[in-house]
Amino acid sequence: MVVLDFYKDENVVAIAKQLIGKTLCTKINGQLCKGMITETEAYRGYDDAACHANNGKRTARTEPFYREGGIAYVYLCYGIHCLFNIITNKKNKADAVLIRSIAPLEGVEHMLGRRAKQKLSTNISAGPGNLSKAMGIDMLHNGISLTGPEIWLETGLEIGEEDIGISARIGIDYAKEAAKYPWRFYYKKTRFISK
DNA sequence: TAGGTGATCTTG
DNA sequence: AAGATCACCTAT
Repeated sequence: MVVLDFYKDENVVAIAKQLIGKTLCTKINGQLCKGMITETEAYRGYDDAACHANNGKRTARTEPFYREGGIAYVYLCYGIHCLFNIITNKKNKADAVLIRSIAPLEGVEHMLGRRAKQKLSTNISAGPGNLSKAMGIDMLHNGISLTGPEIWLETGLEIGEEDIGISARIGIDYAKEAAKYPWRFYYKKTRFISK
């Protein structure tokens, strides 16, 4: 079952939490892959120094933030990694959720191939760079709809409150105060989590 | 723990 | 307009 209209909610932090347990699906180059979302982070345009579109910042890179929720925001980090985010909220409200890890469900052979690995290990799809690579997501997918044929979400598992961990976000020390916000969520019962 | 890698944005 | 800055990963 496809999740629709989930992305236009105003509370990006709540969305990031609800995304834990949902199924992320891709069909890229004919290869169908599915994974359960196990780790997310919320980024809020309005008042979050860690968000690329913080404080109304508008550049070529941040354009997707100002579109209606429900599209992909993919960008290159450290010259190597394509990081996959879900744009949320209404048009002109610049929020996003970074998907940091998934647990593979289907199409593991394609993930292994893309990652050039022989056998399944926890880092096949843990960590935002690894996840994107495993699922076949790259810069070409920036801005595409998440209800379309290449990338979409399905309802997946209902995860109980007690099984969701909360922490500060990773790798954003430069954002000072905002670096402390408890906006990272993860599924406690999985090994597929970034380190 | 160090270094690779390149688009983005500029005393982070 | 060049160089600092990264929402990271892998391997020593």
